[in-house]
Amino acid sequence: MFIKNIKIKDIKLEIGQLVKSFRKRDKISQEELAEKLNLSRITIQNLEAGKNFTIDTLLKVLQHFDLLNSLDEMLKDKRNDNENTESLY
Amino acid sequence: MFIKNIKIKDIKLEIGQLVKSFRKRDKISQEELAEKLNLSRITIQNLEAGKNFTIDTLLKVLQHFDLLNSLDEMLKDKRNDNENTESLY
DNA sequence: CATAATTGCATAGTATACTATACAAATATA
DNA sequence: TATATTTGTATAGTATACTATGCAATTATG
Repeated sequence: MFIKNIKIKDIKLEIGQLVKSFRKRDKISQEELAEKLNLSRITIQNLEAGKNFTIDTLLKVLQHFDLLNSLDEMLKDKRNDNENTESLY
Repeated sequence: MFIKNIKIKDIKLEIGQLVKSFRKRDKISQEELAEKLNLSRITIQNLEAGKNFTIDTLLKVLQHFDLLNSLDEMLKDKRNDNENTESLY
């Protein structure tokens, strides 16, 4: 119905909040999470704060919280949608 | 049921294929997409090839293909799931 | 087939993500 | 409250994402 005009900055902040939420659930510090993923605490800090970061950093974190499967499904669904609706006219 | 052991590299390749799929749908070249998003062709090339890239690059591309809303919803759903199931025990 | 457009890749320079360290501010814990 | 832990932020160095350019390989088009 309505198309929300979501900004890139909003998504980065949302990613940051999601990561923070899962980290708090597991009761681990930024430092602990960073160590597990072989990243620096600053990188986790920046990700949670909505700064720019690399896809490798994001995927490491998502993998740690078992969020890679649903992301993969979403990607495949989107591609499938696209490749099965383009020549209907 | 079964937990697929998806690798980070697989997700990056899947992202690349998704972007390529939408770009082909719109019949534009890597160069054209890059220009629209104020990126270089090499950056689009690397993204489609499954190399490492930044979240800003990814989100610019997803925004162009109107995929930001569903990503945002997924993120919010995941956070909501997490924050409403942690103290049930 | 001929030729134009697109794509993949390599090199080199620039911008910035990542790291290490330090310290103050904020939170948690005794 | 006092102390310990965690978090936010700043600085400086390193690694790498991004860019520009060029060229060969591939794909689309006349």
